[in-house]
Amino acid sequence: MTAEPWLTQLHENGYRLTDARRAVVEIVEGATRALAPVEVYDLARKKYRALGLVTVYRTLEKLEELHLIQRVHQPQGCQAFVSAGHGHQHLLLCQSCGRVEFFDGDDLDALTRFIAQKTGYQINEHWLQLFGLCADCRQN
Amino acid sequence: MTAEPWLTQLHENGYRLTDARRAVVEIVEGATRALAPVEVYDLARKKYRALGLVTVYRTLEKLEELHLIQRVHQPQGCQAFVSAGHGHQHLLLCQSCGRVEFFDGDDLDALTRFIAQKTGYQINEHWLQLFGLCADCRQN
DNA sequence: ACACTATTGAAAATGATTTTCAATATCAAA
DNA sequence: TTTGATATTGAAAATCATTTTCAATAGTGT
Repeated sequence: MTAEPWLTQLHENGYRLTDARRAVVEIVEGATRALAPVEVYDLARKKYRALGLVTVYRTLEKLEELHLIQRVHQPQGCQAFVSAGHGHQHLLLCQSCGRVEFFDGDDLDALTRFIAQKTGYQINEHWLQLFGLCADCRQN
Repeated sequence: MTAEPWLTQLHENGYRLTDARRAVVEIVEGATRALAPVEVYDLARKKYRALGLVTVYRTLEKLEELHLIQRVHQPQGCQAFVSAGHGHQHLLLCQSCGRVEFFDGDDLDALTRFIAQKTGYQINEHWLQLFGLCADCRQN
């Protein structure tokens, strides 16, 4: 849960470690909800004032390419990113505060086999996302 | 599978029936794959030359509001729309030609109960989407 | 046929993202 | 260390998708 591994990953893939990248990584890695580029910009600039929005975009692009983060699709928009889950995982999003949780253990084999047979498709992949209210937000 | 019911719906909801709307409805209603606004514009202009792109946006907005169409989220982007499924349905998308099929019969109750208990969330909704190759595209 | 007003397309405005570019900072090699 | 090749930077401009504004026009009920 620290930024180090991400920085190492970047470095190992031939990217230089800069203050701008460190600031972006720290914010995104530590977030409990999906953040849009501007949000990352606003938060990261508290750590590194000179940061430019363009660099945020460029850094997010690289983190996504290295599968360290993933884009989150929501009814309100699809610009936000969260740190990626490990292995086969899906997202559970709080509709009130935006908090993100990962889960696995979905077994869609029977369903996909059935749909494949019915439609003639060869099914390669699936997206599953749950929406609800987190424990905290249920109180209010 | 004709445009009439959609036009009726529009009319019943107090919207006027215009040539522009008819052209957009005919294209979207008859499509077998999700179309982005510009694609609708290009196709619909073959039926109604004077159509403006702005009107396409405005008409799609109304169709979505009436639940006649729905936005489709894909790895390449989230701008496209398809005619909406009836009741509780999910999408199956061909990764090659973009063809869209609907399916139902997913039973996620056990999963959502399990996740709800594990995370403390109250789960309200889910998004499920399958990706693969349609029968035609499998040949190639 | 009329009158009210919703709808239209064009142009301008907005918002998100990408490209361009000259200045600067990183890092491997000396 | 210092150095030098070059990856990275932020700002400004460009691009792309979408929305707003507005005056002209077309649909609808009477």
